[in-house]
Amino acid sequence: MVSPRGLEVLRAIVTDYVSSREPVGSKSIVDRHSFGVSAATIRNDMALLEEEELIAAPHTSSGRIPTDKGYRLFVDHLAEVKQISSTQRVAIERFLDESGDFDELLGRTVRLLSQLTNQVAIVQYPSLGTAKVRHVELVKVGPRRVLSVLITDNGRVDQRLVELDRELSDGELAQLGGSINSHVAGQGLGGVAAALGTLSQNIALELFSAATILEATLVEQAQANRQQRLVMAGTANLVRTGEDFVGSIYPMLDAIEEQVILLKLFTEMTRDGAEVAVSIGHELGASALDQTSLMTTGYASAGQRSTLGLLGPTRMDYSNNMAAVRAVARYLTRALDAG
Amino acid sequence: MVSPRGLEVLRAIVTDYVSSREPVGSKSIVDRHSFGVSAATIRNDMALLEEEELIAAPHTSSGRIPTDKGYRLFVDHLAEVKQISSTQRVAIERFLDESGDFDELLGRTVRLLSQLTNQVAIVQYPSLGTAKVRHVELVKVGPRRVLSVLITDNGRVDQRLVELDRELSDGELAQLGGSINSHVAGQGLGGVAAALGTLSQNIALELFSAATILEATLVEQAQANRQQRLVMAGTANLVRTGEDFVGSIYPMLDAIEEQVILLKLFTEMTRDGAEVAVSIGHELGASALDQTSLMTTGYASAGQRSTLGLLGPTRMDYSNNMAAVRAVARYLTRALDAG
DNA sequence: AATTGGCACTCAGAATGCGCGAGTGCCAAA
DNA sequence: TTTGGCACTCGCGCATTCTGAGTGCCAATT
Repeated sequence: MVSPRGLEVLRAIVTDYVSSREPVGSKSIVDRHSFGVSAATIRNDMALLEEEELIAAPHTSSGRIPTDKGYRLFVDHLAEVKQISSTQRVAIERFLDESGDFDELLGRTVRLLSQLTNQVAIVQYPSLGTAKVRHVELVKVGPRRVLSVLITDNGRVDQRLVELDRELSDGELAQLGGSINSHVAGQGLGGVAAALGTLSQNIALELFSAATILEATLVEQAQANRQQRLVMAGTANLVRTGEDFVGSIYPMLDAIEEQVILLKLFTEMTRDGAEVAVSIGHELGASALDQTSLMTTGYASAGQRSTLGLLGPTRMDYSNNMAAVRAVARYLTRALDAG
Repeated sequence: MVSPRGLEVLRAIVTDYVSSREPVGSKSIVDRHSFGVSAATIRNDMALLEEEELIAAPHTSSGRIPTDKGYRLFVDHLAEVKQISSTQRVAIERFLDESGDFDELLGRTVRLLSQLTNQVAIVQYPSLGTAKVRHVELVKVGPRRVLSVLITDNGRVDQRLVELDRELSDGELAQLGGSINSHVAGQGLGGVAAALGTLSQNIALELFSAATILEATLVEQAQANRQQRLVMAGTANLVRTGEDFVGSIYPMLDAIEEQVILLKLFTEMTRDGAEVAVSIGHELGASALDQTSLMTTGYASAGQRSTLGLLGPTRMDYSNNMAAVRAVARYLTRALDAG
């Protein structure tokens, strides 16, 4: 069993390794931390830790580095819960206070988080979820092209280009738009298909085919809530901070660019309450991301819960990053969600 | 003066260097290209080229590499105008044919371009420009919060959160929305401020303060057309392709992430007609991007002209990349612009 | 039983030295 | 103008050595 001092040694190893990027040995521990014991004693403790697979040696007779399991223990029991620094707080407030489009706000947020942490920051768009249709606007953008803009009552907007089979006059389009709105406004997104079912019967014959095409589009838009979207920033930070990943970092970069793995992980990660969830290294279950950790927490936008977080090397500053993630999520929620 | 054969030698140096990443010497030129002359002759030509500062030697007695000036000459006079390959064409068509939200389409486009070229791809959002207001929708997302969604007649959507000074009932909000729409619908974005000027006089007193706040927001939204937005993809490719940049690549990555430099360059670069514009190395005038080239061309979305392009090391495959940029811009225009 | 100093051993990484070969520049001859 | 010849340069890869931080183990001490 690992002694209390053993745990302190683990904490020292994690923090020192995170800041120095170099395997840490018994000597440097007694130097930098005031344990009241000798290096030999620390060595004994380290032998224990190694037996428990909490630390490992990159090569024989060199310092030790934490294993994923070691980081896990650190995060769960040893990391102190930090507050963000005042400079960080100022940065957050200044960033979010600027006015701008909703999309832009999320974009700014993700860049903010990546700058605060020097990691890859990720924000998931709120899903349309259980929202109701608020309004549908049909905008003519070409002879036979119409843009269908769907607005939900929690403020999400989905816009989509539709190609009709023939040109509609402005009057016809307005008429069609009116009919559609009267059918779908107030409907839940799931009910759009059904609500539109009766549309084609109540419509002038010459609008029939156009109505059919638009129907299909709207159903698609209403359904698109499932498919999630991510905004990312600071991919470059992974290159910077991860200067000493073993092996090539390209698989990592590819996996990130792909988004699909991240989406899966994002939705899988338990985010109970306001807590920050952390998955470390192989825990992610994605071989390309073996040497990274993912950290997520929830935020709310007009009642819809969504997720944001960051990705970085397993050797990251968990305490500070968790604080930053939590703070950004809170501020973002405050900016977006009904007080 | 540089002889015709000298120019052919330059072409050979550029293409060989681009593909091999290694300084190219007189010997390897006669090996790989069937000039009917000996290595010594090529050497004489190379001496000329070096005098003209079209090529340079990384260190004494090593092969030569093209200078920025050499690339410039190559791009202007020597690069063959390629067509994209059929596999690329298929990729483009498949990518763009999928349905999806407008934002998503741009996102897919930029990822497509980065995959086709292995460079950093950049797409500029179409500005709201000279559009007219089509519709304004006010969505209540919290007790005192309202989302103001502005739709233009060329299909751009700007959404923005507003904090009111008191809660409005659904009825009041609808009434206010109706008034606003009747005032601004059909107005050019520049005219929104003026059109709203008369609003406050025609409104119930208890809505006055809310109306004032919303007015300010709408004017801001209408004005936001100036401020441009970029979507990027494939930042990681810069790391990959630029494995041998001299010096650190971090300044480059920072400059890209900042966006501000890119925005400036994007708007500055002349994009006459359907041509692809190229700026090489120091021509960009941004020291952080000294070792990169930027390539842009225009595309159209519902009549609005905008720009897309890519950024990569000066040592890039200009012919293929120009072909890809041109092709993607065309397909995107076809997908977005009124036929 | 826990802690400590001593000691032999290991091994990665820096430093050094060496040889190879691609490439140049120049010159005299064709 | 082109060509072959030739001496010279110099970066790169490779092998070698050296050094020092760090380990593991043990016997002595508390």
